[in-house]
Amino acid sequence: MSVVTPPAGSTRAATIYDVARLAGVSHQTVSRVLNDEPGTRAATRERVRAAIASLGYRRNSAATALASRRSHRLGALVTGMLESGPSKFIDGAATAARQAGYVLDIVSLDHTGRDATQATDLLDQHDLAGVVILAPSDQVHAALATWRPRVPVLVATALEDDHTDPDGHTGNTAATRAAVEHLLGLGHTRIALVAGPDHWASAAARTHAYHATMAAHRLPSLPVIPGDWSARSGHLAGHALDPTTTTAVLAANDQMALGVIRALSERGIAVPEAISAIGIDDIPEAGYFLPPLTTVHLDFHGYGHHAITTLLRTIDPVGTRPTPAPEPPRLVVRASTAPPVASAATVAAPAVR
Amino acid sequence: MSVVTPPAGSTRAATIYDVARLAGVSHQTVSRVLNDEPGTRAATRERVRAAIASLGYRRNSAATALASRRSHRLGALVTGMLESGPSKFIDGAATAARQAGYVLDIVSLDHTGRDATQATDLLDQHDLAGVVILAPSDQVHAALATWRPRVPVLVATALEDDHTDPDGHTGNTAATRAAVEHLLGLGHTRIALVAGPDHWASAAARTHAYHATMAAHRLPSLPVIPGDWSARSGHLAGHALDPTTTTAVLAANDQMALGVIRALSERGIAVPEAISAIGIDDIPEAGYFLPPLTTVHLDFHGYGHHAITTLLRTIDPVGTRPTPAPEPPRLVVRASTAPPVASAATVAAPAVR
DNA sequence: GGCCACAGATCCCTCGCTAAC
DNA sequence: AGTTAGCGAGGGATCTGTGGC
Repeated sequence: MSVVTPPAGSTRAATIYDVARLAGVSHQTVSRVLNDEPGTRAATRERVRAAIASLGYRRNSAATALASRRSHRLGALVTGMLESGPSKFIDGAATAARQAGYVLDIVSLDHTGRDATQATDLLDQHDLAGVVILAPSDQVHAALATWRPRVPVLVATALEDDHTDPDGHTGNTAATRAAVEHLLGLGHTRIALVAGPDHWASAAARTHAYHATMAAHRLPSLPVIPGDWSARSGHLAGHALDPTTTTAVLAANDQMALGVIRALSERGIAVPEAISAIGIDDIPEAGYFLPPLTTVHLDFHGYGHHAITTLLRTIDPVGTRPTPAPEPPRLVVRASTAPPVASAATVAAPAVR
Repeated sequence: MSVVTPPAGSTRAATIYDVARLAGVSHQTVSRVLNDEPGTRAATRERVRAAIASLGYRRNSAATALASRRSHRLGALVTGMLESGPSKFIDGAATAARQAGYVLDIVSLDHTGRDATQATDLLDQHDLAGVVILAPSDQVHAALATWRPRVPVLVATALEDDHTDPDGHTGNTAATRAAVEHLLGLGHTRIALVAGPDHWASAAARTHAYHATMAAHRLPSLPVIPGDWSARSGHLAGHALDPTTTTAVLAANDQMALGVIRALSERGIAVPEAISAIGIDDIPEAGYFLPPLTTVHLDFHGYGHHAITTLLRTIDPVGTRPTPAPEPPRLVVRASTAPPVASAATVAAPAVR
C-alpha cells in the first residue's frame, strides 16, 4: 500500500491555449472542438484533435464548471453502505454515472442522521449537477428536512413511495406481497414477520405490506418480531418464535432469514418441514443456505442505475439515453418453504390437504 | 422515486462579493475569514461571519479549485464493488474522506479493465487531490499501466505487497497463514484450497500464502480447486472434492466456504466431523451458517480508512491526523473445524490421537 | 512635526474555460 | 472562425491608518 507521486518537476498541464497555439487556431476553436459544437471545418478539427493528443491535453473541469455553471458530478448521500442492498444500489449508480460521463461523489452518513448538516454542507459546496439520496432512515429524513438544496434531488426509498404506490417503486411492497402470498398459496395462515429496523423506510414498507397483505386475505397478522437486518437479530428472533402458533416465517431480508433458520435448527425445529422460512432480497448466497432459501429477488443494481438516469434526465433532458427499467421483484422458490403440516400448529385454520 | 427540482427563479447563489458588500469589507477580507488566515480583526471577522450566515453563502469549490490549483476531492477507482470486501473498503474510505473534509469520487470499473481509458480520463479531468485504486485484478493493472496520473496515487491490494511483505498489508497473507495453521494445529495435513479468481490480486496472494504455509510445514499442497469468490463456485468445488484424500478445506472467502459446506452436505459428508471447512473474511453472516463457520476476520473498513489517510498524508502532511492502524487479521474459531478423524482419509500421515 | 514599522484591509491580476459579440 | 468579457475565488503587491519614537 504505497503512494506513487508524480515527478515533482512535472510540467504544468496543457491548457486550451497551448493546444490552440500548436494547432494554429484560437482557443475558442479548441473549445468548440472539445464540445462538439458546430462551426469548425473538418480539417481544422482534425488539427486540433492532433494537437490535443500530442500535448496530452485534458480539460480542467473546475474551469469548465466555473465558466459554464454546470458540472459533471453527481452526489450520493448514502446510509447503510454496508448492507447488501445499498451497496448494490451504489454500484449501479456509479456505473450509470460513469457511462454518462459523470462521477459520483459519495457522502456516507450513518442512520442516525448525525452530521447531516456537515454532509449537506459538503454537497452544497461541491457544485454538483444533482444529488441522489439513499437515506432509508426516518432520522435522516428529519435531519434533511431543513436542507434547501440548489440542485435537483432524487430521493430513493422514500417512505411514501412504497405506501402510496401499489407497484412499490423500490420493490418493497411488491416483494413482500409476493413472499406472503407464496406462503399463503402453500396453505399457511399463521405467518410471522421478523421485521427490519423501524426507522428504515424499506423496513417500514415491508412491515406495512405484510400487514396489508394479511388483511387483504382476511387473516390476522401475528405480533411482529423486531430485527435489525442482521443475521444475529434473526437468530434472536428465531429463538423467540412460538412453533405452536406459527407455521411460517417471513424475514424482511435474507440475512435475518439465515439467523432464523439457524435458531430453529438449534431448537430442533426442521425447516421447512415444521416451519417454513422465506426471505427478501435474494442475496447471492441465499441459494446455498441449508436449506436453500426461498426468497424474492430485488434488482438493487437496476434501481441504482435507474435512479441516476432518472436524475440525469431532469438535468439534461436531451443528452440522456433512455434507461432500461429495473426488473420487477421476482419470487425465487427454493427449499425453505413447504406446505404446513396438519398439526397442532394450525390452530385457527382447518388443515387442508 | 421522484426528482425534486429547486424553484426555477431561485436567486443566484451568493458570492464572496455579496458577502463583502453586506459586511462592508472587500472580498479579499472575506476570503481570509473563510480560510482562517491571520490578518483580520476579531470584530471584522464576526461581521463577515454574520454576513455569510445571513446570506447562506457557500463557497464555490470550482472557483476555489481553479484559483488555488488544489481541490478537496479524492478519486476512487474501484472494481468489484459488489463483493463484501470492496464495499466495506469503500465505506471506510468514504468515511475517512468526509472526516477530513474531502469527498470521494467513485469511478467504478469492471474487473476486465474494459473502459479503463474512459475511467482514467474521468479521473484526470476531475481535478482530484489524489486517487485510490482498489483494482484487485491483473487486467485492471494492465489497463492502468499506461496511465500517467498527475496526482498522488495509492494502489491498495497490489500483488507485490502481499508477496513481499510478511505482514501482508491487506492481510491476505497473514489471514491465509492463520487459517492454514489453525487446521494444521488441529492435526490436519491434507488441506485443500478453493481459490479465488487468479486475476484478483488478493486471490493470488491467498493462493500463494497457502502454498507457502504448507511448504513451511514441509507438507505437500493439494491441487488447487479454482473458484470465483461466489457461493456457486464453492458449491461446484465442494462437489469436486475427494473426501478420501482430503480432511480439511480452506476456502479463499466465506461465500465459497458456504458453497463447499452445502455441497458436502448434499453428498452426506458431515462438516466438521468428516471434513473441516474454514473461510476467510468473516462476513457478518458467517456465524450463522450451519455449522457456524470458522474463518479469519479481516478489517476491510479499516483498510479503506487507512488508505485514505495514508494518501492524504502525502497530499497534506500537516493537516492530516494520524490514523489508527487497521486491525490485524484475527482467527475466529466457530464450529466448522475439528480434528480429523483417524480414517482412510489420512493416507500419508499416520493418524495421531 | 516627521519618520518608520506594521497590522489590517484593498487593488489588480490570474486560474482555464465558456458565451456573447 | 476570432475577440473580449466574464465565471468566483486566491495571491501578492499596494494602500491606509495607527502607534511609537
